Amino acid sequence: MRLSQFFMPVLKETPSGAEIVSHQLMLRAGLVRQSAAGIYSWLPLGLRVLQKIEAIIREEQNKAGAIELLMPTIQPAEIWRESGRYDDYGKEMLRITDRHDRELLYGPTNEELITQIFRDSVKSYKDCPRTLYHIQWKFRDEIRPRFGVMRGREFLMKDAYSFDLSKEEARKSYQKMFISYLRTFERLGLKAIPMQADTGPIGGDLSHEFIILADTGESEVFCHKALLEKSALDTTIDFDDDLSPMMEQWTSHYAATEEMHDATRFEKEVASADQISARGIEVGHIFYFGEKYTKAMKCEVQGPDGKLVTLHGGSYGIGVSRLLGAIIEASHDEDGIIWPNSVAPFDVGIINLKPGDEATDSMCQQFYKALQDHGLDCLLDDTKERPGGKFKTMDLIGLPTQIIVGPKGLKNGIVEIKSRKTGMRQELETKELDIVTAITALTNKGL
RNA sequence: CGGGGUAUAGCUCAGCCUGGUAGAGCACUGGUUUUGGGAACCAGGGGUCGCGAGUUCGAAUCUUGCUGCCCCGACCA
Repeated sequence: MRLSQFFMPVLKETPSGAEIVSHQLMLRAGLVRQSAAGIYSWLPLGLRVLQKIEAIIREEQNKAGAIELLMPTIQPAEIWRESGRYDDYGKEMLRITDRHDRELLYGPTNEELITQIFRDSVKSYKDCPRTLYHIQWKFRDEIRPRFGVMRGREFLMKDAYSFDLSKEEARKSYQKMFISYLRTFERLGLKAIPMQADTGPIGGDLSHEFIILADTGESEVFCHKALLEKSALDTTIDFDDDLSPMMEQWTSHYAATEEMHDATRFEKEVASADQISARGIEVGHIFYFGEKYTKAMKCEVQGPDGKLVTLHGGSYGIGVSRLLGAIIEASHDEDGIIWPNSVAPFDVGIINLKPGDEATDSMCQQFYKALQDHGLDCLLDDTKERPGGKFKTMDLIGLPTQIIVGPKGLKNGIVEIKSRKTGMRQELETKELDIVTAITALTNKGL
């Protein structure tokens, strides 16, 4: 993409009203614009990141055996009456009436809808278990939206729902999602720590919040240092295997949000050198809820013995739009955003320091084409902006790698390549035939 | 939903107290000089001062009602 033909309105100054750094940077870098309190338009640069995050989530969900579908944003009130939640949900639910006076609502979540779909279509134990997911916009009419997309009213969420024949089977479905989440967040460049969450009236150990550490996090969290050093990617996982041992590795260390925190246990179980207490942002939440909806909504199948079995359900959410804010909170500096390679809106930014200069233009064009041919997405700054402004803008939008091409360097046969993350610059000789390969390698390593 | 703020150009804000022809910086347009980390100068364009009612010869400014947005709290993916 050539910047001169793109739509990327950046702001030099911090807009008033944006309190936390991720919100400020999202506005300044031209990722989003606010339409109303807690409701945002996604500008091209922001949309690209959103789509990259979605793609990673989708891959990992599919790998774990979940199946994608798409449910609507608008739902009939009827099924919510059936589950008993229509009245319970309160004012957070946006209720709508259509021209025929039929009661509708903008879905805040989809347990009812998926349960209806599943029970109407599945009648035999042979079609279980299944985990279905979709990535769809939700609306919760929060009393007080804030922190930009971190607590918006409209938000994009990946929500998955599992249907199993028994609690023990449901535990397996839960474990698949648990591991899938670890992998997903890690691929997004985040250290997400699973923390035991309150399961409410159902009880048990099958509810976890996935928390990333950030100074501006909404709640206080406590955990063992070892959890920050673990990886779920460096093993080859077969989701059909018994995942219990891996679950065990991840859940044996102390990790709790402030609601679940037990100071005495923390002191006793974790050596003080290993104790981490920090602030955290919740980016995912998974839980098993048993027969809560399936019973109320008669979601049953016939077992091998011909008897009806009420299915066991679980649901698994990732706040997709919130993740942009969370990633920025966890990865930025005073100059702007620092995107992890996996979600950056472009892989490489090429700065043409002097558009109109023949040698510079031609070198930029060569890089642009060659890198694109190597599967790297490029943003070429070919605008007439002054060099200083270009550097600032490129740092602000946080592309992982910058290639700086100007007449001065070219005179000596060099271009400069800079890592956004480390700030490290390195000069490369343009006569090297494999310069693109070199850049590709550097980019993959995150320079 | 309680408490507190705020609303003036695309953005950041001044002007309001003490009523008298709408301002600055940045951004934008044209020009000259610049040109490797947010340049300088010249000339321009851009506003129903959130909306309504009132007071007044006259309201961005005073009074009043409403609305939006923001912050703190309670609530939450």
